[in-house]
Amino acid sequence: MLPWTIASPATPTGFSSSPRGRSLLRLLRRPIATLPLPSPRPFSLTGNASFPTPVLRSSPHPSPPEDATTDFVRLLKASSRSVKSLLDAGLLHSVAVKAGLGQDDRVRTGLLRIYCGCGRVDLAGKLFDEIRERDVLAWTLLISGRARAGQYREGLEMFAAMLAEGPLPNRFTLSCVLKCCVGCGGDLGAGKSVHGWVLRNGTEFDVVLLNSVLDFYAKCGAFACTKNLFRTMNEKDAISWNIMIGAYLRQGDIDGSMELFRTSPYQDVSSWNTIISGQMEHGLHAIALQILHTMVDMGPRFNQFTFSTALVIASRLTMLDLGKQLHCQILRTGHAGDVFVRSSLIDMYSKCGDVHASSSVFSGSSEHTDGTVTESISFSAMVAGYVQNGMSEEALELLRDMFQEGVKVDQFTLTSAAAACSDAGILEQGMQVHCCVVKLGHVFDAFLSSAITDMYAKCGSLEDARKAFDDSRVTNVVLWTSIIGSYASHGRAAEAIHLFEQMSEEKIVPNEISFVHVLSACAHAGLVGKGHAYFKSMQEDHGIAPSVEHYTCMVDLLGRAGLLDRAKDFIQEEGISNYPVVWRALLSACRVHSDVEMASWVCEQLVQLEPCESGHYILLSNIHASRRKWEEASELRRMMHEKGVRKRPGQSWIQIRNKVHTFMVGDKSHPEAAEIYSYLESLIGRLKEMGYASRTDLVLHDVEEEQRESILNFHSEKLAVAYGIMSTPKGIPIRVMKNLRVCADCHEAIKYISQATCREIILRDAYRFHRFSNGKCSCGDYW
DNA sequence: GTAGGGTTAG
Repeated sequence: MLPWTIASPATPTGFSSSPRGRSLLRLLRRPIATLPLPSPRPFSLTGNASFPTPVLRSSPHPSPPEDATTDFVRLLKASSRSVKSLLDAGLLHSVAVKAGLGQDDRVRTGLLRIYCGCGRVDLAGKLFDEIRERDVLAWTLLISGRARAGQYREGLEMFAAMLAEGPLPNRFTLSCVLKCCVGCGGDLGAGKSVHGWVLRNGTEFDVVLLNSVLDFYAKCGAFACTKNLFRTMNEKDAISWNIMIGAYLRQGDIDGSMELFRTSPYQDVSSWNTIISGQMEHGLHAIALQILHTMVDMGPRFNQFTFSTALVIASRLTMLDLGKQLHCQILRTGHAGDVFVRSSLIDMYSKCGDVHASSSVFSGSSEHTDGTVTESISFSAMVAGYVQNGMSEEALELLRDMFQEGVKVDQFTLTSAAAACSDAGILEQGMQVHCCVVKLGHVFDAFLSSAITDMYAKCGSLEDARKAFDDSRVTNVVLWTSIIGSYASHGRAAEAIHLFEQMSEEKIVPNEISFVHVLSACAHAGLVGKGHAYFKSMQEDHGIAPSVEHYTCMVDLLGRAGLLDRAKDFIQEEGISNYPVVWRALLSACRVHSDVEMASWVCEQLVQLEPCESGHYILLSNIHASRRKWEEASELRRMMHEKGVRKRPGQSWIQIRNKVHTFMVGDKSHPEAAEIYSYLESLIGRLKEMGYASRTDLVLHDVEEEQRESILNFHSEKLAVAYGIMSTPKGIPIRVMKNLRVCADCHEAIKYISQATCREIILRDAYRFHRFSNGKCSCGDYW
């Protein structure tokens, strides 16, 4: 528990009140142009720079502005914070044109600022080209817009052009340029050029500017440069010290950072925050929590940064109690209006599994919102919270609200939305999300590309997943892992393995999840030797310790290949017999290889570990039933009944024209139930003529033959497939999702259905995809 | 200068 005794601040804070701060403010107010400025030398930049069209110089003394223009320019500046949609920006633009102000350079600059604020740097760039006399404001606004839009390289190119032919940059220009240097993956050369430029142009006394350079070096990991600059700075403020403390932390030199913290003349709340978030960056949550405690004991009051970070600690350590305490303090200290604090609260409650609390914080936040971009942060935290807690429907509903209310939908929200579509398996909405991604131009976002790739695969369209992967403009291990997993789950083991090899050739280092996929691919393809080799290489070459998921894949690998005894020995040798999931993998293998004895033994282990889990009772009961050992099967059912174990109801769903239709076994609640049942019966009649026989031996229940068959015939997946065929034109592929694993009889029947109706049928079950075409399934009847 | 919301897993 956190002792909430808040000590009075020991050191003066806020630089504006200190004498040093006042001199700083004076310096800040001093226009950069009054400093001695020698003529700038050419700015060296690596890479191909394409320069904008040359600036046309008009008369050196433009006529004084008219009142209407000045007023409109003022209006533009005032609205730049609140105008966040392209529609509003366009409206202002057309008002300007209609009023005959469209040709004025200052109006164009104002509109440029507005377009940048809406994230439409492309349109801002067009306006920039039209401006006749580009002043430092126009250049800086566009460079800043490019930096915010992630177009760092373009920002640097603009800066080079500005030095060559534009006005002299000011402090703000340079800090944007340094952001671009960091964004370009820490372009040290470009950053050093800026530093050189600052020194040559006599602005080295400007502590604010030098802090930007210092921060740049720290963020690029150029520790020696950071230390050097810090040492030579004539004037250092609290920010300089904090950047330096952060630099030590980034180096992993925690002792060094603490030493600096102790010697700093500015031990204010910011230094504490820097120290705490530095620990977080290294994943040292427990230590961060300790420092937080110390801060409560002896440090200054928490500010909004401290609360945000503290909430992240609570969510990483899943400490709901701590989170609630912080929430109380936030309300008491009046920080509830801060958008970051609120989104951290939403996130903390979601990650601790209390979505109810998240959504009440979210609903309460409407009173603080002002319709600006900050609003979208709370929205996107809430959308993510729903997705993390498996509530995809609510997540997508909230996304719809965002569009309706005109809240900015950014790449974060879209990533969560794509994940929601993946979970729900709804291709049409997924495609709509993808359209938004393309329209809003988020093609450089690796998170989003991975989520879209995964979405297509999980919605059954491997082709679109591949296309999204190929079209992605950025790449990383997660994107590769998504596509490898897509092929693996669609039964295309050879391609999955090939992609894994290709990834290594591209020098992308696989992570633990990549290995899960490639091992699972080996298991499904029956490649025992290869699987073993990957398992060994993972540990020896990549230093990844196997997790339960990896062990499960290995048991699956051996079990599926029929090496049941080896699989059993593996479980015992590796000391993983406490994990139910590995036994479940072995039980599945027993079913595939019809080894009743081993299955009974495995089931005993499982029942001990998980007495209330229905899955293994059902699996074993099916094995007995398939052998017509009705007594054993009924004994199992009695055990299930005794222990109050219930089977999770099987559900299948299909999306037709933007509506999801859900079915359960023998379910007649659908409005077209009568038509569906009669169509399915006639279809099964046709299948029987083709040679299909109901696998009545696979039914769980020991009932009369005819009754058993009718239960099988109306399993949820068959109903959904039948409805899909009835309600879509010929030749259109059918995509059905099921919450449990597909039943063996349905699997057999759907193979025949794909042949009888000349349809491709894609069925997603709880673990993988089955792609039926011409009487065959992509899983090779091996799942 | 520092904070927040996002992707891959039998």
